[in-house]
Amino acid sequence: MVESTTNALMTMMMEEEEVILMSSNSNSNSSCSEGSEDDDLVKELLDDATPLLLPPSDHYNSIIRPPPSYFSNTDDGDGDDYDHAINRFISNIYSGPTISDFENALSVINNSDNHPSDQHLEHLSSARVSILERGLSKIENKYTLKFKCFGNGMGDDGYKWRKYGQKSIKNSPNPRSYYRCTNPRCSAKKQVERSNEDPDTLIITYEGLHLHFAYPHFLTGQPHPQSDPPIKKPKPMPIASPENRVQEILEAKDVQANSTLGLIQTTLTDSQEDMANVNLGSQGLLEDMVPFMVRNPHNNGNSTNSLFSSSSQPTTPPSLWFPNYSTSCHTVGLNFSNKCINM
DNA sequence: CGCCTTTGACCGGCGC
DNA sequence: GCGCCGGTCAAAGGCG
Repeated sequence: MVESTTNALMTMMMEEEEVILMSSNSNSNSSCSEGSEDDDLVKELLDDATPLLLPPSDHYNSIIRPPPSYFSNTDDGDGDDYDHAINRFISNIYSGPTISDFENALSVINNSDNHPSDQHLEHLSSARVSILERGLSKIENKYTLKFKCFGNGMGDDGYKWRKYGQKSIKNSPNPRSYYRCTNPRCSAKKQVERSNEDPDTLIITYEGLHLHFAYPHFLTGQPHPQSDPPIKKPKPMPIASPENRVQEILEAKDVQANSTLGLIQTTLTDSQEDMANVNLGSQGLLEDMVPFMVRNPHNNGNSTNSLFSSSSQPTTPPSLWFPNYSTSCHTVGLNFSNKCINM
């Protein structure tokens, strides 16, 4: 059962990255034309099997107030309950703005009981248009974000990146910069360039996942000095700078994130040994967490350790903990700064 | 001194 | 095979 659950877990993680936001054959900015293929993509996006896309009410209830008996039946071999709990755990980990972005579409699924109808298709179309209007697209395994960013605003997304290359682009006066996540165990990359057509438009392409900000906080309730990723805290920013505005927005999102992690807390075990084992050599990557979570599905239900006490607030905006597309969604939804607007 | 950015070189894929 | 192009590498220099 554990193995199958592990597989399911990993499958879901892969599915998470397979969320299709736009046809790879479509122009990422302007193509909102209707088509059966696009509809299929949106349907896939809205598939209940995708961990992002639980019904909103269920999703938010579980974030805000996880049931006390959330894992109470997992020790007696009730595989369905356990799988369900794991699925919900993942769905909450991978919550993020996409839920609110897709609320309308989700309500369609609920109301239509998964039977396609004209109304259903109409809602699907409007949901897709909403997504595209936010400048978010996916091409192959890369998620591209376009947004207006006037002046010198660079759209810092909160992660620490190391620039490893820059190339001039043919027929474009603007070079493309290549960045890699500074965490050595993280494969996340991004490319940043300015639109050839509109110099005020910044195009950021995210590739790969980085999950290393959240998981160190799973394990001990306190940031682990040796397991923290080698990410520096953001430098103090000048008052009224665009970045300060971003920070204010992101801090506001902490409230939701702490609620989310309240649920995560309920999924943790009291096995200190396992925690220590996971911490050893771990930088909190998801790959480190999965075996840990699978081995410890039960919850003692009376844990008092807060994952994010006032002294253990993550130094990275919660909205940026999770996969790149979430980052994109948050970025799009929140605006980078006063100088940056959605497209 | 260590970290980071810059920038030209190098490599592999692809089309002709 | 050749050239183009995108992506990556790595040496050199800048900066705190």
